[in-house]
Amino acid sequence: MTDPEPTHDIEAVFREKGIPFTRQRRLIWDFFAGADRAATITEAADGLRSEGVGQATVYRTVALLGDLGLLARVQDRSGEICYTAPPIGHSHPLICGVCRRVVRFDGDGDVKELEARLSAATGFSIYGHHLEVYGICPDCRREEGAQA
Amino acid sequence: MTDPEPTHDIEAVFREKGIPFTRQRRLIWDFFAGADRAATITEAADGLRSEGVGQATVYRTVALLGDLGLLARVQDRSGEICYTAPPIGHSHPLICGVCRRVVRFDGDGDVKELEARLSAATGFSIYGHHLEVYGICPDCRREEGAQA
DNA sequence: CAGCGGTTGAGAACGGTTCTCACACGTCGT
DNA sequence: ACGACGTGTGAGAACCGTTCTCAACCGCTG
Repeated sequence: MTDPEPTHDIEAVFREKGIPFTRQRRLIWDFFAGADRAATITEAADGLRSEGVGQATVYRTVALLGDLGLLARVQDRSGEICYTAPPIGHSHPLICGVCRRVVRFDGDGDVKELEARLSAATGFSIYGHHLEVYGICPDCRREEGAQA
Repeated sequence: MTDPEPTHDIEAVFREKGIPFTRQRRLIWDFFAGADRAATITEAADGLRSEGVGQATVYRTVALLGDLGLLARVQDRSGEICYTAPPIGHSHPLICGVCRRVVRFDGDGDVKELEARLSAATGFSIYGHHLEVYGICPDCRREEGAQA
């Protein structure tokens, strides 16, 4: 069941839910999914303006994709809110705080166990978690070292 | 070194850094530290207006406390941004998505190991992580069950 | 007690996000 | 094929949370 190229299934996800997958939505999705690093809404809007995509649509679509679990919100070292397209399924981002490059990893094994413990200890019914790891990627570290 | 009542050390934290601990800052700190659930900036500003604390000061102080690591940003199930005062030291919040009650736990054992693996695998130098667990507390679950 | 740096409050300014509304598009029924 | 309808879209206005400005204030220090 683990799809090697889940990105292409987006259209199927929309179809299943009966949500139209329009030209604009495809463009916005491609923008985030095609980037190897997290991007802000403003960047997406700027980048897609020439394609005739309005910023209201970018906001709406990012919210929609977020609801569908297709876009994760992260932030860079300066605190700026960015979005990054995860592959379908559950994974966590390792983000370079400088260039916002995102590497995804599966840390659920570690977290699931923790959640079970927490649930038992507190009586909470746990419905989710949010795990991001921040670091500086090798490239940026080299640059920071150089200019320091 | 583990302080049983670290909350009272806030003043010391400020003093050490040479930052004045003013009346307003104390009120704002008490507001968050005294609550057993996460609160929004607006709530704090509303609650402290009668004490003569301006909203600009609330914003400034929340940012300051955040920088000092004394306030953590979380969000409830509706996505609203809230702040919660962690005890000094590293811990993670388990948040009730409905009433925003916060239970803190130490999940670092689980994460540290993961970070080491990630660092080795990717070459990133890891400087931090963000882990929150979301659930519904027993009280809210009872209520949701009742009205459903 | 005067001087001085840092903090504060009120209100203005700013900017990101959402809303409004007319129009375009695609779908479905006829 | 055609027309009505529901939905999505773009431009711009409106909104609202956040930040900035600036004069007044406070608590130090000498």
